[in-house]
Amino acid sequence: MWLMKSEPGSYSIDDLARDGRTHWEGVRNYQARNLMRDQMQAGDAVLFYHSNAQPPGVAGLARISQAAQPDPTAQDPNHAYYDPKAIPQNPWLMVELGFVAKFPCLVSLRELKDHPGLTGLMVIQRGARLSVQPVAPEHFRLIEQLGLGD
DNA sequence: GCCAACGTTGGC
DNA sequence: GCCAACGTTGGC
Repeated sequence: MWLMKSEPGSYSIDDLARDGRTHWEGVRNYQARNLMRDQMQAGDAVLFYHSNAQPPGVAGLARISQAAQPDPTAQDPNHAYYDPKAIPQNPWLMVELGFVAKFPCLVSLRELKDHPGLTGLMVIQRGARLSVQPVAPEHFRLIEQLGLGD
């Protein structure tokens, strides 16, 4: 189970709801890429997190609809995500993300930090910049309940 | 291989 | 807008 960050100004949970599914292009961090390559599987559940938002927090649920495959934008000189140093033998990767649900009420970063049941959750650690993060199943279930208002 | 400089992320 | 944290780059 995962948490994936997006700035709602560039791609929000509403955009994903509209599109149904989307290629998660532009990941240019090796740790994040290796997680996608080595551990992420089609069908995995995802918390969709809004970063650089007011307030930041988990905005909804998604699912990995397609496992990691090479990210063509890294090879495209006309694309904003172009990486001139990218080599085909060691490509950047992308997954496909499918919409599951938008939370009726966003679970803010403040709530995540204050909740006693979420100790150790990566996104609430200082300086946790990784855009793709593993989430423990019990943390996932808890955040899901908070977001769905159960 | 070290490490200072620099760029990016992202909360506040 | 500020700035701490972190990753990357490049000189040596």
